[in-house]
Amino acid sequence: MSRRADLTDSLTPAAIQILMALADQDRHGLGIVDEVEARTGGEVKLGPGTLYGTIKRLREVGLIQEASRAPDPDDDDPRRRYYALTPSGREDLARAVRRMEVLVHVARAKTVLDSVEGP
Amino acid sequence: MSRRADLTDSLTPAAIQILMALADQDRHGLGIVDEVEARTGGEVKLGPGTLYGTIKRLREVGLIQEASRAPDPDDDDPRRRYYALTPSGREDLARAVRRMEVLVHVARAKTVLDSVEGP
DNA sequence: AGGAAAGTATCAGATTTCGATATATTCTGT
DNA sequence: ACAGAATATATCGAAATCTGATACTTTCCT
Repeated sequence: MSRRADLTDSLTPAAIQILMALADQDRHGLGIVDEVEARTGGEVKLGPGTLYGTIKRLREVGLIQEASRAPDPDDDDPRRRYYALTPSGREDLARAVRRMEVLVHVARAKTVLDSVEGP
Repeated sequence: MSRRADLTDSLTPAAIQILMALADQDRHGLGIVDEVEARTGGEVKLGPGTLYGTIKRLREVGLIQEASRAPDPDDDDPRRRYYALTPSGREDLARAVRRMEVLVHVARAKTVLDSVEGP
């Protein structure tokens, strides 16, 4: 994405959440917010600033693209702008997820998840 | 930590890396950098600004604390300042790791990890 | 019709990341 | 013992990111 090459190999926390929301289906802005909130049990909430700012950046670097509007004809709203993952977006997300996977394994090896009661 | 309650429940990417480095043993600044770099296969490198800035913040909020110097008597260096996880630090790290764990599971359910060759 | 809700977007402020720079101490080889 | 290299901590400003408030328009609902 730019300068965060060292810490997260380009994907910021907000970017990861948005790409995750688009991984299984195209969504519009507020649809992304809803998916993130539902998936994280309300722990992660994207405000409008983070949402549209990040969408803009993700489009500029080609990780997402505007999708040819195609939801159910039932519920539709011409104001909505739908977004879809590009192949690059899917690859970068996969890399980020793999890195998290490794971190979780290491954390378990270091007994980080033991001796501490759940959330 | 402060304001990132929405996106990462307080732990920034740098904070997570540093807490992870301290999870199995006390380390000094550059020792943390080395552990992070080794653990991530060189993918994550903490620069001095991120390192000491984050250490300072983590101490201020009580997630780490300066440790009573106690490494091998062989290799020692009075310039070093060792840090240790506090119980709060271990709890917060565990929460962050559990969140990542969930995200990885969901990513797999969404077949993010399939159909994309490895790094 | 008319108010409420949904949707997108921008802005400024605060936070975080990052590399360059600084400074001092310790280590290493001769 | 000495000098240069390496180690170690720390700060600074710039750039990037996150966040909530605000604004505006369009669509939905009674």
